Amino acid sequence: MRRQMTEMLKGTLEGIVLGILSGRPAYGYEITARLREMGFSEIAEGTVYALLVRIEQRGFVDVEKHPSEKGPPRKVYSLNVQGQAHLEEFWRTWGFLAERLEELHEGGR
Amino acid sequence: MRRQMTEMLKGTLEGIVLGILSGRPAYGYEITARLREMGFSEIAEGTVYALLVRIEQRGFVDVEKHPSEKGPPRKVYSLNVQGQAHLEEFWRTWGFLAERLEELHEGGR
DNA sequence: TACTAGTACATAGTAACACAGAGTAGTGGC
DNA sequence: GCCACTACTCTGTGTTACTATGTACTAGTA
Repeated sequence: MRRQMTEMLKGTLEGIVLGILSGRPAYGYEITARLREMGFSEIAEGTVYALLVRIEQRGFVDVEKHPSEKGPPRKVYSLNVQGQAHLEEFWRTWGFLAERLEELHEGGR
Repeated sequence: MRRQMTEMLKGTLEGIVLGILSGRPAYGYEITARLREMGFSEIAEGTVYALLVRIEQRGFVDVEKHPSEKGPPRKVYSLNVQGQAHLEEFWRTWGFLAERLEELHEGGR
């Protein structure tokens, strides 16, 4: 992946995944697929799993195991109340940053 | 600084500083001050100087030393052609990310 | 049986970057 | 002499996404 995007994803990827989960519960493989659909074609699978472990440990999601027709059981993640709060905080932080960058970009032209 | 913002700044702070320099040349202390004016009140001084060293080493800026009326000489950084190109690339990357996040945020409500 | 592909999760090691904190230097005012 | 302000430098730390690799289960197919 391009270095610039890699760095920019630090801090935002977590929010993106929480955002995906806010719609409805999902499991790792599914989340990876959705990210690819969204255009983040180069996000490594391992990255997503590591992130899911992290947000689980921080208590932002609840986890349930569901058997899969094909392959090993799925770990289905759903956003809980703390996760919802964290996501809202994420949107606020993102909003602030996006505003500043918008201003800067406007001014630079 | 809040952890969330710290992580989000990774990768974007470089673009912000290049954006500031695209307006006109500036020195480290001045850039720090401008960032604070913009609302990034908690960005550490050391962070800005380290970033400036990095973009100098990557050849995005030209540097000139100017004596100061108060304090040690200033290192004035100005964006060169490569820096300009890198900044444009930054805006493209940022634009992509911002669009995706916008969609996600809209969809989540 | 052996293989391939697709699904699904996990982890060890690495690089990049913002931070905290401390330090060095110069000027001017009290 | 001491403090405040200006201006830059450096060392060590934590977080995060990446690469690379591995495990495990199913279905198809030759």
